[in-house]
Amino acid sequence: MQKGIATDFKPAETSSPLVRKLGALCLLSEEEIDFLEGLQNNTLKVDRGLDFIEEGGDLRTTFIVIEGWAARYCLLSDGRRQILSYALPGDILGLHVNFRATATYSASALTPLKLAAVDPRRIIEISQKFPIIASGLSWCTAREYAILGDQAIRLGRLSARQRLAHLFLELWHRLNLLKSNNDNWLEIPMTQRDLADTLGMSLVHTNRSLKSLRDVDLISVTKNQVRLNDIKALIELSEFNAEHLREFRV
Amino acid sequence: MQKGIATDFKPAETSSPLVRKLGALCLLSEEEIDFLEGLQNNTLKVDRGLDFIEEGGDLRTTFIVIEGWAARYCLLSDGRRQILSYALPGDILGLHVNFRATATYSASALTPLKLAAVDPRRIIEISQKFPIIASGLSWCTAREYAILGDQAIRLGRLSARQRLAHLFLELWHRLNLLKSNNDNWLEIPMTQRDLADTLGMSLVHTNRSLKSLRDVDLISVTKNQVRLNDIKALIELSEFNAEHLREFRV
DNA sequence: CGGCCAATTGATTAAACTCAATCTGCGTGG
DNA sequence: CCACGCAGATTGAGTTTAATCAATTGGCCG
Repeated sequence: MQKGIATDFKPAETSSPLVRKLGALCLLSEEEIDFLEGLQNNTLKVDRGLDFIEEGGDLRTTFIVIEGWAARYCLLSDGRRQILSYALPGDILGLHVNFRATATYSASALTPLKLAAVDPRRIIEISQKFPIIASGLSWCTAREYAILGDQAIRLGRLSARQRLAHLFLELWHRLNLLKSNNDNWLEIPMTQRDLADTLGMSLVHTNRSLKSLRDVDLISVTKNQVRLNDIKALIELSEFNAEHLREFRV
Repeated sequence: MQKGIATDFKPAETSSPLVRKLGALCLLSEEEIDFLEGLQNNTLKVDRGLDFIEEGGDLRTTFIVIEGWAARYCLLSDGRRQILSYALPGDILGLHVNFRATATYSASALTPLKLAAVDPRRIIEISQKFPIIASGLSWCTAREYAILGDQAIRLGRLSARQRLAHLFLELWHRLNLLKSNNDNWLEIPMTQRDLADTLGMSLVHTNRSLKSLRDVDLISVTKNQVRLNDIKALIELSEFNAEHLREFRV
């Protein structure tokens, strides 16, 4: 297979989210795309609300999210919950499972979920046979790490309103990597309870902080949708740094 | 070189911290040890207080900490600072620099620092030639990720006293992987200002929370040293989960 | 219609922040 | 040798933010 110009191999809209995500970062050959699609043949469904990874449990499978949203979280003994991050279509859970068989977090389905279960040995195969994909996965790892760092900044140093704005901006940017029509609407499946557990706040305070963002017209909220009315102002308010999510610099 | 039994290749006390850290997890051959030591030939010193990585700046070097402590942090526009994590001897900064040339955080020396500067291309070489080391580095990545997750739990869901206890336990466990005499003393170079910026609290509140831990005799504090007087009680208080830091399960 | 989950609002309490001093140990220049 | 300056630690007082407790409301589904 000859190497073509970029547009030749631009992943189609019908490609899997993982291929779209990696394809937005680097030029994938048809062979690479085929391999990535093949990785995701073994799919399973998870009902909304169900856990598919449990903290402390054995984890011997790598999961790729194909459809829906998942949340990585930890529970404390008194029932408090901290959501660490969200996994969106194209995100990978347990990429390093070869080297850490016990899960350090739980993961549950925020929506009905379609996952690909991947034998982690195939991840090792990637680094041997598909260096470009391996680079892409390394980038994913670095990106996940930066996202978790942003989560720490939110929790440690931002006010309640800033946390909400910052999180919405993160999710908006991440989703824009997957779909092309990026208007200012953000479809989020989380309840206010979920948002509270993500942002380290109480449910009541989350509700009030959302209201205060609505009151100054920075966001509009309808059933499971948030409209970011003024991206620039939200970025300024929350000190959001889109660089953390950006693609390869090369 | 013939393969020996485990003790044959147990890294000496004089080995580099990285070798000691990886050696505590898996059996390294002499060749692997030599390679890892060779990686760290190009060293540099950083004075206490100086930055050696700057957020937004170009990052084209991987750093291995040989001596001293560093802090990864981000600054907000109004001067607030969030320390994301600490890098201890044996820790690696910028492991994924091949795929992300712009730093998403700054790093500064908490103590006089001795670093090894590694050409990131040598990291790629590892995955081709030294699969065991590559596994070890993958484990490091997964561990750093779990550590950052713990940081998010501290910031999001723990009280001030819990945060302090939890952080001390983490650092104590991490240091114990490096040195064999693990008494209950913890040498930390951070000021209360640093602790506050790590734990998302004000300086004053950090001071008072430390005092309250001293008052109930859970810790003792002297100049740059913390004694964990009752590890079990501290673990219970702070809901610390040592599993997150544990070695390979294999 | 009843039940349930999520969202909203009010009132009170508790945790943590800010501002402002003071204190302490340490090194340095006179 | 001592006064001075400085960084880090400590304490007090008042304010703000966010948590908690307690209802109430709104939609949706069986």
